Amino acid sequence: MSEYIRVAEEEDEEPMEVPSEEDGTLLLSTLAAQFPGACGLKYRNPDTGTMRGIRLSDGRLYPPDGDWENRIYVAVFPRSHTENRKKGDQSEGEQIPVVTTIKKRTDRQKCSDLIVLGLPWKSTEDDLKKYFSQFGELLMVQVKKDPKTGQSKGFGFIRFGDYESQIKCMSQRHNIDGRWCDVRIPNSREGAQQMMNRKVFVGRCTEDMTAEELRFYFNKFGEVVDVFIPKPFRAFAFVTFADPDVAQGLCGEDHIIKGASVHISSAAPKSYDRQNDRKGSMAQGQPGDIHKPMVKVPGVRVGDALVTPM
DNA sequence: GTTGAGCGTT
Repeated sequence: MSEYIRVAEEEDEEPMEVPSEEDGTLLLSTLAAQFPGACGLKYRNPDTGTMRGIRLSDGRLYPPDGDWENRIYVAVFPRSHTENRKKGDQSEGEQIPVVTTIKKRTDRQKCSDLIVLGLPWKSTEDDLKKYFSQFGELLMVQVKKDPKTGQSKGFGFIRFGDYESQIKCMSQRHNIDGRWCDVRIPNSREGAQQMMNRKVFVGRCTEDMTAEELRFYFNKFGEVVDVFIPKPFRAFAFVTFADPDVAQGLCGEDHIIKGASVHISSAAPKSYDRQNDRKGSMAQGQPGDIHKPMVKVPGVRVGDALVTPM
């Protein structure tokens, strides 16, 4: 029968549900419609900890042992495809735009609270702690209860100390005291994350940069949906893209706009750790620095900066 | 003392 199968682009990413066919197989074309370039599917076998490939025949992907179960699958891409997604591939004459930069590891490897849905009414925080400890160190366990009666609401929250545990835990369903429970990323955080991921902080802006000019410049990398420049002038701006990957890819880079070197970083609120978007050397300017004069050469890298004329 | 998709008193 037809069902929805959860597939993620990479193991540590949010899955997307793709529909299977009536006979239970998943069409490669269906997969590729959501994951362009995908050539297969794999999943992590909880028993061995290794990735397991899914059988592909005549354009159809077959459920392992006849059942997709509730696993999260990972799309597989051809080698060349993944290589092109990596940065700095300039071996082939033409310049690959910086947009292809994939550098998601930084803020996606941080643990987040996870919601546990479908708990038995009788399950306590101790029960959860015992059960989920098998995946790794737990930093927090909560069962949400009615404050008056103390009765469980049937869901709770957990947090792991390390990201691998979180991934392992989220990649399967859980049977707790005879009930099937789901562990997911809470909606609240998902939404916040989505918004944050789409927005970048552009530091060292100069006063002569207009919102229109920034929009025009950044549109080269992907659809810009918003540009915010605080008034009065504060030497920074926020640029929001339609595609979070575009925003992520630009983070940590320096770009030359109207002759000035601006620094792009994640649009995290102040006091948020913003050191992991710095690349390699510390030889980068800070907001307030004098802008080093740079030669404008179309589409060429000067040091760590991409120099592009407007 | 009942329930079964959802989203967190601080």
